[in-house]
Amino acid sequence: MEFGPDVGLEELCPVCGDKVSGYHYGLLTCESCKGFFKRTVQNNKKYVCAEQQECTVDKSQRKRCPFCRFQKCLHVGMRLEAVRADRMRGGRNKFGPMYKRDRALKQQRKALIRAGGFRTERGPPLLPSAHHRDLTFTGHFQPVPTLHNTPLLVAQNDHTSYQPPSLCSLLPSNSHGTTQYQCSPFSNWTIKSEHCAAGRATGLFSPQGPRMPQLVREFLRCDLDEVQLRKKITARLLQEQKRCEEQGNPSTFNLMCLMADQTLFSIVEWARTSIFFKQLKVSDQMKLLHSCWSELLLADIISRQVLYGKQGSVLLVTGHEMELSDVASHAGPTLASLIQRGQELVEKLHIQKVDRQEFACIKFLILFNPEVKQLEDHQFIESVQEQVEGALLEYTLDTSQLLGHFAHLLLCLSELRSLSRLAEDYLYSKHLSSEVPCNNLLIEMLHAKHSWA
DNA sequence: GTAGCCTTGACC
DNA sequence: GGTCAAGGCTAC
Repeated sequence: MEFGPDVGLEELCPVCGDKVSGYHYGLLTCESCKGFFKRTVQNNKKYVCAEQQECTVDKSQRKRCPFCRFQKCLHVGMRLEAVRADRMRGGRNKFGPMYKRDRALKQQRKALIRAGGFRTERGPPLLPSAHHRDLTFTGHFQPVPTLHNTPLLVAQNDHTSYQPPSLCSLLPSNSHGTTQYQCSPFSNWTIKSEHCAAGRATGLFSPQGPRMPQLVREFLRCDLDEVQLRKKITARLLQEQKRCEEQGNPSTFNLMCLMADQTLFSIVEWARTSIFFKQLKVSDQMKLLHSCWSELLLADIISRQVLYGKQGSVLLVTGHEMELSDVASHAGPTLASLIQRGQELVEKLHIQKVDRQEFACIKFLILFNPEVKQLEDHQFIESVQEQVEGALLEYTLDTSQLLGHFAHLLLCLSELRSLSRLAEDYLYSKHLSSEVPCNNLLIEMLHAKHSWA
């Protein structure tokens, strides 16, 4: 693959939006931000913000507040250590391999965009890639044991009384925003993510196991623990079943809604404690979650089927299996069609041998959607998405050696998004006909989205 | 202080 | 020898 000398130069400076002149201190920036960063670090400048440390930094206003400009430089990932203490001119620094790798990734992304498979809802399918991978992840996760033919609600757990919290109360009010850039782990991760190629030689990759970008490792570390999730949700369902028995048996549909609701709680908890997301302001966290909750929920269900499910059955979050034919026979035409499309997607992902690492990346791609309107920290969210795409691309290239696999994942993500919209519409119609239990997170999310539309 | 252009020098 | 990311210079 050829890498033209101008790869990335058409991009905009992540600090001020001006034209990029090259890689400077860790990433592509414009000439003025390069100079500003150099002067600040070399001369050990200390700035003070006259406002609330939230000043706009763009091409026309970048001179107004050097404090916020410098904070933004650090926030987007400019590296203090790239400024030479000895002021030696010329030569190359340790970031050389990182820049090279970043160029390669950008070039690959451009190739995929040209091929029509990247960030598109309707792009033509790329070449399918059957591949075989044997990845051994040595993390804490244990596969879900099959619980076929066991009673639905069997777990014993503490039965604290249930109060449905709102999304707002689930997110911390002290989550910091743009003022706490310094020492943020973000810049650290920027380097680690981009530094993967060099990292293999410098110890960023674990000596055992597959070559896995550090960012993908972190996504796995943040990921929901399936066993804990199963215990938690089973306990909650048991509690609900007891409550409902006093008022008559709950319908299967109601139990499914409750299951989805509880999974949603866990998804919010996962997001809240995840890398990058916890750095966002609560307002942005809410906007992102309101926008993508159904996609995350569906991704959770689909990934469970692909990773642990059996053909012809549906594996529930509680660990129980339901015969697909049984489910379909009890569903109306809309739900049956949704299940059918869901199964087709599961099949596609199964053929592609999509693994936990890739699902973990997909969830972050879903969460960090820069197309969500009125985001306060749009640039950060966009940069996170780029990093996730880069890490996923790198991982898929390392494990499958096929560019088509990455494109396939993105196509499956498009299908998942489209499916989740249909599922939301279905759920909303059921809600309007009072068939969905009220006063839960599921309904709050449904209302939030429909109030925008 | 800013920012555009110039010089330098390790790496390919 | 070309490239390009460092630091330097200087008009504004």
